[in-house]
Amino acid sequence: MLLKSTLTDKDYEVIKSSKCFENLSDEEIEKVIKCTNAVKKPYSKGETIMRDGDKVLNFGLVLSGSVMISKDDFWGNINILDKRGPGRLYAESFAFAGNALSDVFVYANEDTEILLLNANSILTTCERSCDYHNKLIRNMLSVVAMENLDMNEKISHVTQRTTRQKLLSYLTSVYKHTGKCTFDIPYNRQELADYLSVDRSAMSSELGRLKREGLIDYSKNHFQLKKKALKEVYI
Amino acid sequence: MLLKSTLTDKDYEVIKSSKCFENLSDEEIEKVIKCTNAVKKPYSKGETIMRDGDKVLNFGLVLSGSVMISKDDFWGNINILDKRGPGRLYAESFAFAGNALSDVFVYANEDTEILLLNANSILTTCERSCDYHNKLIRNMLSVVAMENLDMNEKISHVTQRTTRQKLLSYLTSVYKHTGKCTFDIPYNRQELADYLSVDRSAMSSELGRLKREGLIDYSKNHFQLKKKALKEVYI
DNA sequence: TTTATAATGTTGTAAAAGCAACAATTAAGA
DNA sequence: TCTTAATTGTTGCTTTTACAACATTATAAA
Repeated sequence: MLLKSTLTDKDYEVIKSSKCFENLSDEEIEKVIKCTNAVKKPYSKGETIMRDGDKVLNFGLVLSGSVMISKDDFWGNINILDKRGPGRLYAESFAFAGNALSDVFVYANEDTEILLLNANSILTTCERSCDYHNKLIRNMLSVVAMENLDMNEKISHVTQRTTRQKLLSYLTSVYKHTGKCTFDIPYNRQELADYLSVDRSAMSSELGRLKREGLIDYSKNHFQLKKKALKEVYI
Repeated sequence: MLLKSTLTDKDYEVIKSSKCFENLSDEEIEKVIKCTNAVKKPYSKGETIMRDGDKVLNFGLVLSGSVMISKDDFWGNINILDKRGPGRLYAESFAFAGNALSDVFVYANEDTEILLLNANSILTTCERSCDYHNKLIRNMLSVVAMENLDMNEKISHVTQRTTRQKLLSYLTSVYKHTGKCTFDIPYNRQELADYLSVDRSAMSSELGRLKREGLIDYSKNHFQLKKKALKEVYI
């Protein structure tokens, strides 16, 4: 376990950019890391960070790399909930729900560094009664609320009845967020299928069909949403 | 608009029982309602409480009755996210995410009374610098985090590939929460179909099949989950 | 009690999904 | 560069769904 002293300048930049630490001064951030005994932890590609069933007391902030949050079911289906890169958190909902057990897997999607934070240390005002606690908790409330809206959005994709509609719903939401008709998505085909909870090969054919019909264009992870597609989802 | 003075004893009981106001004394609760200008509002059955696209500054606590939170898509499908009864909140994630627009509908499922609370008033310490603010915000963090876990659970139902699996996933989760093999569910058939994002009639046949195969039994909203069903989902 | 209305169940058909096996393409390593 | 592995695309078959139309059963109102 590495102490805060090993945090690099780049780490601090990521931390500062995180919504979690918004409006906190550099000194306050220093204090948080010291008072809560936050530690940096490296994970290599594919390594499990959190297991289904784990008791969750800590949550993590991604410093570099990215993590996948996935929910696997009885029948062996992999359901990707989200992919989170630098500045994003994971497990924060479990940590702040109080005594919750994880019902997801979290694993390193590539070589990844995590800043591990303890939820309780943040919730309980330390002896020095640091003022930043209140700011931090307000930030956490906002972050957890936003995660909730993200999950809401994911639900609107997976509840679509056909693979075609799921794809269009997802691509349209990326378009809305980026404001651009061409964009890269963070998933490869298998991951996208697991994210939308559909069969990869069926999704692949549907993508081909959408391309032939002139609704979208793509190559690898780069997609273009054409006017015809926006018409089909009544934007 | 009715002021706090019109809150009945029963209302106060509901408020006290809500996770939102946990660990707050009666006086503190009084203060919250006074300081934040919380108001009680009645809605009649079927009335819309919040619309898709609304800017959300307030959130609600259900005092009596119940509300449906629903997300309707381009193709006319109704997707019920949740049904919330006395003591539960709605729109809290939008309100605390900061400047969020609603992407859901909320409507009164029956004659319903709501306590409308202002998120900003809770977030900003009032001139009297009431101590309860901090308790309240911690509670809100916990409540929003728990809603998030609930949504996670809903996702695990709707991402199942077949109607049969969706039903078993849902019924099993009710079983896990209640700890009992027989229980009432809060939805009628159409609502359950909208909750699981499947066709009502197809779901109805699947329910019949599950009953004939001896996995479940039911009549109206009362369900029994038999051993054979638990085996099928590998509990 | 009778009648109207809502809720639930049933069935047939067309469309779509899941699955498996394999082909083609791309990326990675020797 | 060549070879191997991973990713992506394609196709046929079987299962399941969505949809529509209608039957049956409950519920509420007159």
